[in-house]
Amino acid sequence: MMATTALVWFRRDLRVHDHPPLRAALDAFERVVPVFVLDPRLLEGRFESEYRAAFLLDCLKDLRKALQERGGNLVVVRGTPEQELPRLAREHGATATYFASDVSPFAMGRDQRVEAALTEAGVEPRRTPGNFIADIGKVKPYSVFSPFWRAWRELPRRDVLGAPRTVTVPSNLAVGTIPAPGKRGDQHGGEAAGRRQMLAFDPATYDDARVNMALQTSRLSAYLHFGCVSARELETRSSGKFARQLAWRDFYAHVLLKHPRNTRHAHQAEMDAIEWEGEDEHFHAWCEGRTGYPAVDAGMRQLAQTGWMHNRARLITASFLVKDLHIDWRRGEQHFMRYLIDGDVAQNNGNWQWISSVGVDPAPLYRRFYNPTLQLQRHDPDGDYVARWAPDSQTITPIVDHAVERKRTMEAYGRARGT
DNA sequence: TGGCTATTTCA
DNA sequence: GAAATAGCC
Repeated sequence: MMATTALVWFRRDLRVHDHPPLRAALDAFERVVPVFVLDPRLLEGRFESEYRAAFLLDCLKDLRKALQERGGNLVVVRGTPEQELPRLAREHGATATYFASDVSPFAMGRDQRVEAALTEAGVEPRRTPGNFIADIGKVKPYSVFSPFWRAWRELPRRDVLGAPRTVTVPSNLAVGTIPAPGKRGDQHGGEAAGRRQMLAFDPATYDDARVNMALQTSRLSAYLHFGCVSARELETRSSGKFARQLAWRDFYAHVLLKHPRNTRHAHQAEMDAIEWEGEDEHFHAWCEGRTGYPAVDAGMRQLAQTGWMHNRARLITASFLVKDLHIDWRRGEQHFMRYLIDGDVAQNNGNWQWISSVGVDPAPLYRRFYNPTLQLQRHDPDGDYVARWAPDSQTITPIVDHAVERKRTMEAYGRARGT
């Protein structure tokens, strides 16, 4: 009699430690087929990103190695999951497919189509948690962080699972090749690298790094995005402000799950009426880091050159684009998605809407003005950050005057609100 | 997870 | 006259 077999569909949970779908499949079936579907829509789509694609390919290579060390392997196929997964299931006689649920509209739509195709083929789809700390779909919709946080803290937590000792796969696996990565940012992908980063990180250093742009924060965001590090496992090693930041990650995933239209529209619907009067020339100057504001230029060049930007610089550059250059937050969001290795629709969109004063967790407009000059004094006191990334910025004539543009923004937002 | 400006405080 | 503070947007 043929051994029982299940597919384990990896998406952005590219690890073997604390992996609920893998563990559930191994517990219930004699053999598993770990698979990643390289979907051309992801690599060549609207959010095409060279750095992020390279990081992903690093992750796949490392995951294959980890599975091989346990007697298994990773099947990498090209195509759409709704076609490839039923085909693989038929090929190996698999009767179930396990995967960790996700929140973006793209992922939700894709997973629905995959579930329909699997069911049609007589394969049972089984969703598990895995990408977030708590079950963010279980609570009522929140649009303010603090009450969400209180409820979220009380939610049950799943146990942190160890990596399986052995992974038994069919003997005739056609595993496919992993393309060679193109241009990388300043981080290598993979669970091994992610776990090293996590184990070396001391949350006590986070508060200082957060307020000084010349320092680095945890540098775990990309590993969290691709699931090289489990957010749930990281929670058990966290404390203080860092632990609270992890809650923001669950919050923004929760918000997008409950409000999928936020990827295209302001959460505060009336804020879609803002007339963005900014100039294309200014947008390009912002992208390339030649605005004449050193804090902005340093951040934008760090992003373009490394695929990462310090959190404080993200606030400053984003505020500048929207509140000083009067350019639609969605254009900034898209630019960040193109370069950030940690680019994550839920996080990026949530943060752009926050800084633009159009999203959840509303704060008065005046609380979201960042003066790039003052911010620089405060958050790069020794000038190290600018010296490293944009030493020539001081010689560029500022393309706009912050004080003047601030007033224009107040007026534009006022008109949108009808006040 | 701001900042501007007027005002007060204190060396 | 610099530095802290209050009130406001």
